[in-house]
Amino acid sequence: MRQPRDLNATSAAVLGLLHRIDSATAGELAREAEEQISPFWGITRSQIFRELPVLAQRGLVGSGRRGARGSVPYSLTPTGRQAFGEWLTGPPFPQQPRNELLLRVGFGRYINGEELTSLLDKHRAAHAERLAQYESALEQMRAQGLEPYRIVTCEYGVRYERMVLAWIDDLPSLLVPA
Amino acid sequence: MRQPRDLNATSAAVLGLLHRIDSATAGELAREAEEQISPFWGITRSQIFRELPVLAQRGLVGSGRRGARGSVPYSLTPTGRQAFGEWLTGPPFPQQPRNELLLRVGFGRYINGEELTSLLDKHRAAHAERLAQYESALEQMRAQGLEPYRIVTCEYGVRYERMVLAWIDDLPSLLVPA
DNA sequence: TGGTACATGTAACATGTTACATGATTAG
DNA sequence: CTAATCATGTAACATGTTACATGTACCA
Repeated sequence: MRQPRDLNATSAAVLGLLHRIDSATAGELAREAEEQISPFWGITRSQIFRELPVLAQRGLVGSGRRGARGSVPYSLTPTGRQAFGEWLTGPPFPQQPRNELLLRVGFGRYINGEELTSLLDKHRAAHAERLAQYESALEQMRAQGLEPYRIVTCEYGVRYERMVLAWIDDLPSLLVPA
Repeated sequence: MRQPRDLNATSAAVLGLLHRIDSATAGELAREAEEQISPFWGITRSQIFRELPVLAQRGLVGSGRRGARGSVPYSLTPTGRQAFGEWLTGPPFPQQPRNELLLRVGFGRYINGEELTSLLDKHRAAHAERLAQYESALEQMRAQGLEPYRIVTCEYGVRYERMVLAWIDDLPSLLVPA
């Protein structure tokens, strides 16, 4: 019997997904998560399967009776709704930075110019591809008149990828001390 | 006896830190990590303590005899140096995105305007503070003529924080559909 | 010399990832 | 009807975080 520690972001995300759905099974939530929040908060199916019973224990979600294929439907309780609201408006949680590109570039002194160029090219290509995805998604979302809160996260993605690309492109000149 | 699976970024970072030091204990490496790479790749002391024996098992580092306070010094082996080089020039590893600000904003429909404003204010303040830190660090590094690879990661930080601040500032207008 | 602060190292826990076992659905 | 495929759920593992036990140095 676990007690009302604070929510972590992953649990909160699950509650948030349940917000717009009356009742959903783990599998359905996993699909929702993939579609709606995977670009900025990755969650695996396994996490959702593990987390839901815990949230139920804490009274944040209620579980219904097993349905097709033994899947259990969960729904948000008033307590869960409140906990989600508190998380949403709560203080920013300082998260550990994890940027593999910077980690590598920071060790740039240990490779030669060609290797560095090749490294940057590969990362540049990955970022360029993601930028293209964000841009086309953004266009689609706007055309469909999707809700603005979804659109602005996509806009963030576009700006982020552009920033990274510009930084990569500027690196040669930034690396030669004036 | 564990076999030569690929390096993950955290192990690679440890090897990278050993690159410029002949031999170091876990504690010393932790201090180095904090100073050199914590802004873009957080590692805890505990991880380093746990990882070093594993790396030794795999032959990537060698361990010396226990010194003061029972601390063990480790040094990079030729194998370790090679593994690090391969990681450094290897393919970009797709990492799970984790952006709590976007996660919250994506759920923005569930809070009212005031709460959203307050939420954004708090995050804005945190980012503004980090921007200031990056800017002053950058100035210092340039003045000291620090190695360019360190400087450009700091430059990235400045650009990143500016991008986020601009996005936050643009949100009000982005959120009202034209 | 007592005790406070600090450093090393460990262990317990929380979270994230991968691989698998099982049963249902569907294509041929 | 049988095979392949797919979805649910579990379990093992990898990684990251927090709290603690122990010993050492420093200082009053």
